[in-house]
Amino acid sequence: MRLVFMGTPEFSCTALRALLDAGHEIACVYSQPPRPAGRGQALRKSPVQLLAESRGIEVRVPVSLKIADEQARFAALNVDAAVVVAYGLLLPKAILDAPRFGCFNIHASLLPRWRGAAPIQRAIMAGDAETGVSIMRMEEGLDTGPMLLTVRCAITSATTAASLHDELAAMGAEAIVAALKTPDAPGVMQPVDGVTYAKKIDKAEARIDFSKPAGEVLRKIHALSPFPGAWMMVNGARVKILKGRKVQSYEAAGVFVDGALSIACGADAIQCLSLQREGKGVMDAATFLRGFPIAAGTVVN
RNA sequence: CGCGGGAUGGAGCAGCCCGGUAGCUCGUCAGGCUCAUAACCUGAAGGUCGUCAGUUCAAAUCUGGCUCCCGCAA
Repeated sequence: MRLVFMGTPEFSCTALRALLDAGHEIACVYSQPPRPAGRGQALRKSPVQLLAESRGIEVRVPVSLKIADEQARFAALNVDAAVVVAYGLLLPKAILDAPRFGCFNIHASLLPRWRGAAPIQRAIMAGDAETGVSIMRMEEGLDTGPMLLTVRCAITSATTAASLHDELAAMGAEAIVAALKTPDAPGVMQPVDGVTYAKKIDKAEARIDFSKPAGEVLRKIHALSPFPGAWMMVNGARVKILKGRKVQSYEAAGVFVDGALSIACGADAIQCLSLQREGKGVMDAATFLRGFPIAAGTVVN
């Protein structure tokens, strides 16, 4: 089919690659415009834009799709369908109605749970036992369209946002290719029960509150790993915890109980397995301790 | 020019301010001990201290350029 692809982050790239591999014609790629980002505040193109350019595909980076001129340019592409994956712009009705078969979306949750911006992180943070991807036909509402396909996967005590992101990206890519084989399928309406919204991750919630029970602390650590990274202040340094596990403890919250990076929480404790000091790289616990020993009894500030 | 940290044997760090024999914790290899809950003992190999230039009798250490990595902020 002749398609338009709309996406921005790395998650979208997996789907774009799969569509190309499946032999679809990508008439044009839409992505968020380059913005000052990263060290030095240089303008950076989105991962999707970089990928598209490397494949010689036309890329458009409008600031908005609300203006008629932009909508006309979109319609002029005369495509069969649009695939939208974490694009980051609202699609007005004029855009949604333009492609012959409409616009399809990959969403990284089992809808209607976790509609919105950060479904991967919120599912882990909430302690969900399973999540997945949903392919839906887009409507004007936020992630409200009828579903064509859902694929499930388990969340374990070792699942991090990074691992789940990669897993769901691959599942979503496969699912969208499958769904496009029957582009005129109507899909099934989302249930009215069980709707939740995954609000954007706020940096302020990345600081670890050890007064919470170990299970909750651990879920937050894994949900924010590796970005933005749950962190604490210890011995004057900012330290991110990327991975951990729950261990038993009766010590006061915030105390290092054993010199092996186990930190007491409101109930029980978490043991750090992977962490990163400011200015340094990510290390496993034993390696980290070699260069930055933390004695038992030390308290998190 | 957004702010800041860093580049030292395979890994993680110290040393740098106050230039002058390269150190620690691990790993590796050899031997010993024998079951020690990150085993222990002895010994060994392994580094032109990121790169280029400058200052100096002498530079890991001081000065300037360059490359790469990372934290913050966006």
